[in-house]
Amino acid sequence: MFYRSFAKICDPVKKFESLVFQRMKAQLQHLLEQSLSALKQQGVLPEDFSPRIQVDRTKDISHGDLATNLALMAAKPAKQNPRALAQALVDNLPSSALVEKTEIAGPGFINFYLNPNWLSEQVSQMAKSERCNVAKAQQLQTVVVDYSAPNVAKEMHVGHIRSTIIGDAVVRTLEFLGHNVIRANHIGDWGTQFGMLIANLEDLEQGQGEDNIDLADLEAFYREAKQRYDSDEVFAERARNYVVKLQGGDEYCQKMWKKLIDITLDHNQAVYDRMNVSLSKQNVMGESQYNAMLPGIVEDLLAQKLAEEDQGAIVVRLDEYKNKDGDPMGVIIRKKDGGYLYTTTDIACAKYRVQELGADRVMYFIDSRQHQHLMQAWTIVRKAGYVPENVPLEHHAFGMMLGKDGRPFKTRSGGTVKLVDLLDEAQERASQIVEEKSQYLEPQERQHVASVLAQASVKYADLSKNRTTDYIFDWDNMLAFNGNTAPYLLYAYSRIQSIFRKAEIDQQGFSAPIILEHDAEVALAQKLLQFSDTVNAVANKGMPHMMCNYLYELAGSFMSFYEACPILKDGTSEADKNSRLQLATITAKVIHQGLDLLGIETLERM
RNA sequence: GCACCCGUAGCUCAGCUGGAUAGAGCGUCGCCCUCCGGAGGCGAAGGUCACAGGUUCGACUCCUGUCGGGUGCGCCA
Repeated sequence: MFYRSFAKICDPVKKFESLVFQRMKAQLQHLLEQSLSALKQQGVLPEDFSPRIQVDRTKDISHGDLATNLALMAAKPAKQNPRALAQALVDNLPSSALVEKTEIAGPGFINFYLNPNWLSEQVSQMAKSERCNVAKAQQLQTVVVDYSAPNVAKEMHVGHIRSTIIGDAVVRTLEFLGHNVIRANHIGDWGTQFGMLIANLEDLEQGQGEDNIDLADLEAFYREAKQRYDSDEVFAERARNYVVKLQGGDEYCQKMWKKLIDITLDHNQAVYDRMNVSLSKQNVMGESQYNAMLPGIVEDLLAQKLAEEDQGAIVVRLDEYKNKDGDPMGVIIRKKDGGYLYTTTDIACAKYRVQELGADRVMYFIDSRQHQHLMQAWTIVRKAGYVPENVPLEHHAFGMMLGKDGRPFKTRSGGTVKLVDLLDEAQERASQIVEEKSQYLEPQERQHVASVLAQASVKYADLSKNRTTDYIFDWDNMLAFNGNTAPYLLYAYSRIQSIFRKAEIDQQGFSAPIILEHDAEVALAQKLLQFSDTVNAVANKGMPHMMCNYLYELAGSFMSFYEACPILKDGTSEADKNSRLQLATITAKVIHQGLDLLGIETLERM
């Protein structure tokens, strides 16, 4: 069945040329390790002392560029004063091109000052690198990412936006690092509501003719079916009948059901395309896909004595969760009428992803209300041995979308806000801004700018927040040109493009030695080198807001640099001009790459 | 009743694996226009990190309790 098309397991990821970039933290860690083992040989430290060596960026330049607390951690096992130990660590540190000098500060921190020559070399490499110095992951994994998950016969609404956008950004980031990513769109395509939907579709077809069905407004269709189900007993009876027949595999009902799915997927795809979300119909893995697995799972859980019968239903008792009497909570996996529940589906789903798709890691981008439910399902999954302990099942939760007034985000009449309406409004607001501020652009380009701006603003507003609780949706905030917003980043990017236009230099192929003299130049160079760490952090934690924060800081560093270090002004030496153009072009490249990983386009002019 | 999530500046949010003086933007108040796109930059004011204990050389971060908010909890998904 087409809609069940399992994601094909991709070809084994090609052996890539591993880009060997000296990462500053890793290199320092290595140096410290050597110093540590020297001290062990000298008997200063016990042999079995092997801490995780921590190297951090400092917050204040007076503390150097990087620092370690290693001496503080080692003080106790060494039975030594931390500062004295810090000195011993420094004395045994091999010399390196990376470090210009070290300092011992405070209670026993070791501060490292980076060699500016080393810095400029690294940044120069970045200019040549296709990947902005981001190496592919050393251990390539198959990662299943569950996101978006709208319902059949309903239109996508604001409740789906966060899962869709954040999930898509994480997917792009993982793929950039070389992982084999399987997008899983777990659409709600099963359940008792299909009886009334089929019945309603049937009536609609009889009225309009089978081929003339126009379900432009899925919401209205769903509401109508529900309303008839609640008020018309004859209709309700027919609906209940269809549920049974559908579950029994009745051909006619299956056909009608597929029709509903098909119509919905077309709606959804239009929204995904409009939002530049990388999902396609091939990524649909709906709930119904797991139906065939459910009987076997229940039997297996019974056989394993994890499940038992209780009042006709099959129940798994979990000591980890208590019910209101303080007894182990029973999770029903099969109703007394023989029907299955979504917990059973989610058990099957996790099992399938690991056993059939070969996942090394599974990430779920689902709202926080599902948390407890997922934990229960996964507890059972672990106990039954369907997913080994070394394969993480991760729930990346988020809260509800609230309006500026702190109340649930609704239409004026109190209805759910459809995603298309939200995008339309974004488009309108962005157009207004562009009409006002970009009059020098041709109308056609203005329209393009407005649509990129709209899409970017909506997506970025979501991506830049890390709340697991409810969050506030505010048009004015997300469309502002100040602060951590898409417009600010797009502006910074387009401004760099304009420097090159003005200088009449092609960025492609431009190359010049980098000179780091001014504080602002050094700060910008250091910020550029943090890109690789940021990409990895987003992938490891599934948190795209870390990329947003980074890009915002980068743009800020660039703006400060641009203010302090003239590029095309008279009085700037040729060498400085070229060096600064080089820094500008790398900055643009990183912003472009970073936004691309977030699923956001850039603008050459705005 | 039980469970999960959360509580950081007036507002919206950061704060990475426990590190040095808790950071941005908006708003408020200043400064910088013979300016490379002012859609910008620089600065000031604004904090009992909900509260109370504990662990630690060191806690916004970890543990316990209290208060406050959100959400969920046997036959819907």
